[in-house]
Amino acid sequence: MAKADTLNAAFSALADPTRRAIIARLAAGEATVNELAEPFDMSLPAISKHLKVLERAGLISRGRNAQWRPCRLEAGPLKEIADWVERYRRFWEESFDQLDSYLMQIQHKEKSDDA
Amino acid sequence: MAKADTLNAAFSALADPTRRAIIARLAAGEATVNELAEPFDMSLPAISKHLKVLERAGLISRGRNAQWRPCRLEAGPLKEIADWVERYRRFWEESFDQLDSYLMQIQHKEKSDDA
DNA sequence: CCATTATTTATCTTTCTAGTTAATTAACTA
DNA sequence: TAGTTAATTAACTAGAAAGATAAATAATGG
Repeated sequence: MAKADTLNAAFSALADPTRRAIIARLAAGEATVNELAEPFDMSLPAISKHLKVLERAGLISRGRNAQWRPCRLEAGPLKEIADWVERYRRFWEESFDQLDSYLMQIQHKEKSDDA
Repeated sequence: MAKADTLNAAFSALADPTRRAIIARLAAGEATVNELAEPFDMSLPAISKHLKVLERAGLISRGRNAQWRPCRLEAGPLKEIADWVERYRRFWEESFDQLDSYLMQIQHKEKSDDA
């Protein structure tokens, strides 16, 4: 199943705090490898490996601009994760009020999907 | 930071499709180890290990009923993940209308922390 | 007490991961 | 062309993860 592979790779990539920090940085805009490496007390090859993991998970893409390889965030797998985790929303919204408003929200969404 | 540890463990636990399937099963209600193991072509100790990983990540808890140890879903870490990924919603909702309503939505929300 | 059922722990193997330093490739610049 | 900057690849190590089988623990029922 292709979606399972996407989730495997995405969850696995995001299990590392360095990689989550890189994602957070890229949310502010493109960045080069050196720029991304700057905040970390870690060698450049280590960062390069982290970027490769993120790229294989589809979470980033890389361009080419002279000798720089700017990285940019790709959110497809993030949406997969959001969709996956959304199924369990009712388990953390245990208050009946909140569950109620959640159910109303769903009904509203279904209506707007029809439209 | 405690929240980062929670995310590390939760993302890591969910990177495995067997463990995600166990979570999905537990969404339908409590289950024993043997019940959880049944769909998998895998030894019981292997399942027991997966459950330990999920438990250490706070994704399940275990009771005791005679010789059975019923597992139940605990959604706290799932909420952490949902909150984390939600920050990136604008990257997969590229429509300007949706982005606009997203921005209006977050104006009502709190300040956030780090990655 | 003994047997049965449910589950875990111990031990071992194989594979994967994250990091290191050193060497290499790629593109610009003087 | 030589030198500099950006980034990757190669080779290695230490530790974690996922699986197996066999043995141990826990609780129940005759």
